[in-house]
Amino acid sequence: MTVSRALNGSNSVSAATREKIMSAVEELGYVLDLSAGALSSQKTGFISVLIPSFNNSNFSETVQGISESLASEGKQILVGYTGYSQQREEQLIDTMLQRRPEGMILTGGEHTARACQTLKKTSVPVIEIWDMPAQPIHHLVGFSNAAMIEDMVARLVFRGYRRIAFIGGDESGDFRSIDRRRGYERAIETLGLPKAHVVPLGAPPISIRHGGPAIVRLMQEWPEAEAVICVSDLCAIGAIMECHRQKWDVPSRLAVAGFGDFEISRYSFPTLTTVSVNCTEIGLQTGNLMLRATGKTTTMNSLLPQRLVIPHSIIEREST
Amino acid sequence: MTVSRALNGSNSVSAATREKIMSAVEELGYVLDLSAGALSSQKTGFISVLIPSFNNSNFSETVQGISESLASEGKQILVGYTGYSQQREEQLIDTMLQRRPEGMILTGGEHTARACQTLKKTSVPVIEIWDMPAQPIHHLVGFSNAAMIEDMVARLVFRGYRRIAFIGGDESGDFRSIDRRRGYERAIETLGLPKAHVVPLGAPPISIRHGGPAIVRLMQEWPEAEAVICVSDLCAIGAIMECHRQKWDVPSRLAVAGFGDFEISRYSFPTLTTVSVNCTEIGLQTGNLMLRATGKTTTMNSLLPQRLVIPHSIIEREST
DNA sequence: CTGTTAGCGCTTTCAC
DNA sequence: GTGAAAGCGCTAACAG
Repeated sequence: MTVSRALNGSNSVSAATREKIMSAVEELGYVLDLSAGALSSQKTGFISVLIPSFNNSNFSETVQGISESLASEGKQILVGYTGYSQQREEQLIDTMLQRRPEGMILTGGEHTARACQTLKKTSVPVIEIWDMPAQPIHHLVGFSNAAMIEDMVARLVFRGYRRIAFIGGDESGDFRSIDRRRGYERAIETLGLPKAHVVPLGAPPISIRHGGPAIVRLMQEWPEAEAVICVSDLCAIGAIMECHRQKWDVPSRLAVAGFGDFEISRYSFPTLTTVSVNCTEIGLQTGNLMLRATGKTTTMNSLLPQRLVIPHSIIEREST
Repeated sequence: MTVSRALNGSNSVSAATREKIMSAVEELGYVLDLSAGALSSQKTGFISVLIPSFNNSNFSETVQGISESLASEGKQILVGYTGYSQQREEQLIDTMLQRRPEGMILTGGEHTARACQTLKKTSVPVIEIWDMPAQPIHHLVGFSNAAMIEDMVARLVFRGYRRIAFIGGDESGDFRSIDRRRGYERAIETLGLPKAHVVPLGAPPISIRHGGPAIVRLMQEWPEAEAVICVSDLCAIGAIMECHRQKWDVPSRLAVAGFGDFEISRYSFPTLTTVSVNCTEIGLQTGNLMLRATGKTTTMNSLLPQRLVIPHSIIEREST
């Protein structure tokens, strides 16, 4: 028991004893077993994080942010990637729960019915991030994808563009894309613009390779387009590269805007106008909220459902 | 005991009993506790993975590969990022070991002396990936960064370039960069080229933003340069963007090559010549090796140190 | 095919 | 400031 106290930094161990313990630890190469500790104390120190994919700098930055803020209290992250599939998410939730995480962080607000049920039955706090579902399971840290695109349309209109198209947002799986597309359509209507024109993309993950073909198709279908908003920066960069190739000047022939403020958007030529979402910030905030949610609240009084909205901003650069 | 067997898929449970158990599980919302199981069976099902950063698609693809191949045996990954710091790596190793992972995967072959000691004392198999240290701790899955750059120089020479520069490789921390730079210098000498010219970059992570300034500096210092190899694709893309801006045609004024075959390199304009390293493959191979290393080998006969070399290839595109 | 016993390595709780 | 007792939830080993 004294060893346990010494190793866990409790101060009710005399300096002399602590010294003796530490030198024995050193000599024996003793390493504390947290699994056993978890079993006994009923605290695993794990927080589960589910993201659609590692290969998206937005999500990996978010994870890095979460990881950083949790590390301060010695919590470990258990990451899983769903591959944008709700089925896989459901399955992962079950697996994760077997590790007895103290909290669960999910990307997005759309889950299978069974997953929702499982999560509600569980006593661990759940935080959904990135989206803004109307009825979150518990806590929420995110932003409205629709509102952000609306802002972007408004900004383009303010700059004098009228014929504005949108690339992205198919009807399968990626609810973030669909939400963004809805924002676009709503804005076109609200602002009284002549016409909405959407070039849909296939299933996620959306990437650079999708941009080129999409912009070519747009120019065939609606040659009068003056500006286009892409569902993600990667797609926008692909589009711009194709414009170089086709010798369509950006922005004079066609203005291009993206979403996500990926690093490349600051260094591309032309630099890319985009919606900045500050992923590290979302991660840090989520981590901090999780610490509050899992902290020692008086048994009855668990943290009331929180709804944090992370501010976004439109960043105008050379491409518009 | 019968419940345990039923839930772990052992087949020595009658169909009737299993049925009864499953319906009780469903009704009670019972979830197996793997922590307790781990304590009892001395198998945690964890594999630790340490990478320098999540925000590098090479590393995240590798992790995804590892994760996939381990999932087939129900192993969970415990990821930590070192931020390119050996100190942090040492500390992370200690933390990870407290979770009793069945194996440990490290990125790179350079560690603090204490970390090496700790790892050698541990009985868990260690796999170092990405680099080719002369004296690996245990197993190795990687490629020689130096050899790959040598190949690239040779290819450029074969295409008729003679005055070839290199961007990257400072002396602090990122041993992969340094290794690549050495490969460059060796190749220049071996192939009898007129001169080696290196534009060093600062500490990692190296990214798109470093490319522009570096290429400008190169053109000031050595205007006769015909081609340049960048330490990473991101840096090369940054350089190409700056060339657009400066109206230096790529490749006729200056050919540019990268390293890593990031997705953007296939869709940039011009598309980028690069060294392809197949990160998913390295991940899958590493995962499989780990399964063999942790598998039930006859007690005495643990797996002999393996040294897997993942083949690389030079991919020539428009930029050279 | 099913069940009993013991114990994994720690922490909680209580006693001194 | 230190220690004894008990038990966290599971599985290994053995018995029937």
